[in-house]
Amino acid sequence: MTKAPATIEDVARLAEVSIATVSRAIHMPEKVAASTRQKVNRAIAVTGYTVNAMARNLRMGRSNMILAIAPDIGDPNFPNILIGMETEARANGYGLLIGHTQGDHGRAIEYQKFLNSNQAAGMILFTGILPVDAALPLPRLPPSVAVIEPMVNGAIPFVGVDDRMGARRMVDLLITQGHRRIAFIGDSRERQAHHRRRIGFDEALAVAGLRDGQTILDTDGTLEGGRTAVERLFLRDTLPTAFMCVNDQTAAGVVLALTARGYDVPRDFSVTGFDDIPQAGFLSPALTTLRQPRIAIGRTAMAMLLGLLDGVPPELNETLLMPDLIVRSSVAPPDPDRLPRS
Amino acid sequence: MTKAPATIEDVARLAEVSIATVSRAIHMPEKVAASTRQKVNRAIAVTGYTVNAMARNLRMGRSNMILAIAPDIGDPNFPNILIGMETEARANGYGLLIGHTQGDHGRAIEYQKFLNSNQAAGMILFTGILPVDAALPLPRLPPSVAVIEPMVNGAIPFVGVDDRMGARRMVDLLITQGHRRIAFIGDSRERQAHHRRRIGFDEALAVAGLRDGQTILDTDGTLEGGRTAVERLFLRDTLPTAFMCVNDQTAAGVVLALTARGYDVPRDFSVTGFDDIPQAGFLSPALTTLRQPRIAIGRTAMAMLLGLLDGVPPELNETLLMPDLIVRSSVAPPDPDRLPRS
DNA sequence: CTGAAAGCGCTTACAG
DNA sequence: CTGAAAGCGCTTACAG
Repeated sequence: MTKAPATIEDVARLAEVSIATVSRAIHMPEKVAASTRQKVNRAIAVTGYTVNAMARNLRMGRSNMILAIAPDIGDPNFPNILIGMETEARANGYGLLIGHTQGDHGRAIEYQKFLNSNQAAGMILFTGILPVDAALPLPRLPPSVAVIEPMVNGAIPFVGVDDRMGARRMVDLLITQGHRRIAFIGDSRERQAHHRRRIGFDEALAVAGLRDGQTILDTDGTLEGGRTAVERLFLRDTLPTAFMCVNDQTAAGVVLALTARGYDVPRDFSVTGFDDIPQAGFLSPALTTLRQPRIAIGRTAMAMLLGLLDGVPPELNETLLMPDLIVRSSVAPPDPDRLPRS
Repeated sequence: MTKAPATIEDVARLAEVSIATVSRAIHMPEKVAASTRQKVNRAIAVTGYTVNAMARNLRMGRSNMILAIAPDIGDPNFPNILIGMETEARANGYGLLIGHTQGDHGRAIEYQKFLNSNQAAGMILFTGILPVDAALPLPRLPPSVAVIEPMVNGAIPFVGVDDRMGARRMVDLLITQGHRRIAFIGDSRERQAHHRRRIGFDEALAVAGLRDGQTILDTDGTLEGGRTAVERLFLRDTLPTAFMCVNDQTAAGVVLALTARGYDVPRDFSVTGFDDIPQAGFLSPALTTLRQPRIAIGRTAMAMLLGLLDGVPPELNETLLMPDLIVRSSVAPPDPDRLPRS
């Protein structure tokens, strides 16, 4: 059923020119006589010819595909970042392919080989870790940029959200509302980005002179994690009046657990998230959160990679985009009776 | 920075054999003397050689990558289906790449060219539509299988959930609970799968002799769509006692709209979904729904495609997997006063 | 068991 | 403006 696709040879024969001329007519039309160009175009039309990218890349030692390596395509931040990347890539004649690793390092290395074969010109890593096989003696890295998670094992340019400053803005909001005891749900040694949010949290409290007695809970960033964090917290005697969560999923879990215990958010507790995932506005109460500029992150990262491909070194090693504070109804001033007396 | 990768030539020189022998040592080791094999392996280790897949594919006229073309990677059904596919692909020495079209037909055609260049051996389509450029005279199709959405413009094997039977089981549940007026929210001419759910709905009601006076609302399958559907419905005089939604997102929207109007689910209205997306169990009330066997769908589809690649024709043109009925708390018997008197 | 050679489909100096 | 030829990195009959 699958008839062999037309080759440049077929086109040349039909147009009665050499294959060199066909190649030129396609890629440098101005170097070919108008009449010849016409003959070639006609031949291309009747044969349905498309260049064999495999052969072209082999010959040119370069491809026009970019590979994005993602550990979890279920991440709600992922789709829009990807769309930003695609937009930028397409505008420059590149295509985008996604490799899914499920957090498996070995799988990432497989994709690396794909790159090494010139099947893609560069890569964008969502993983926070370089897919380098320790067994390989020469880990020559193709042009790469990191997104969402900065690299832990190597220095490649990073584009992401300003987690630290975002967190500070959120704490400031909570303090302005009158909160004095704020729990941070979701520190993580696994995820750099989460840890940075935690740093911002600390800084903002330090500035406000509220450093003491704050609660920090480690959590994996899932809804379930937020839920169990609340359970752990309720074992203590002093409760916070606000929960600042490392992301929206965690916040959703916290709200759920609080509601299940009969509390009302935001009357009894304020809860905030980070990311502004699509569902954030639909939770009840609608979640106050920080919106990641996802499309911009995608575009910026891709633009940087494309620059790298052209030999343009990135200006910054770390490009941090500011998130927008989205105030919705999950935050309110605390009950005065529950504030510490000063 | 990027030193040229080692080639088969480098390995041959170092091992003091011909490139033919190196190739054999790698791909048909039993045809090479043990001592030679050792020399080659050592040379491979010191050079860090990996085959250039580009050259290999060009020469062999076949690649070991499969391309999945998806219109929307944000679809909550997507991740697990993909995981199923990857599992099956890897077990057979294939890798999986994802192409994202954002519903753009032109983009799908780009990916098709990728296939035509032997950069991938086959494709899996999530789009419900064949990426065929009408301008191309010879739409030679690479081995392909469709998933989630059956094809509208061509016949390729399809693997999906049994939407029709699933819907029937759901209606039966509702009827058993005592419901007599059930609204179907989410028929669609755009999405085959949704329309099939609607057909199942009709059939189940016909069997129960409840065909008359049922409400059908068209909707796009989004949360927002579910929401507005409820608003439209409340303009009518006769309300249903149960809402059977075409998917979980729609159901979430319906619940939200109902709650916003001061109703309680399931006391005042029962609501059901379809898919069992990850959040379904966390909604309040937890959603009664049909669970798509996502991993199995992915594995089955990939196995079929791999079979196609080996020249094994699929047994069935349509493989339908049964969804599991997941009963949670969004369904209850209706208020007797609101039942039609018979 | 091993090597020399052809060829996959292309691009691009090099001549003319 | 156009063509003949080399070569990208591989695999695989074909000889030996």
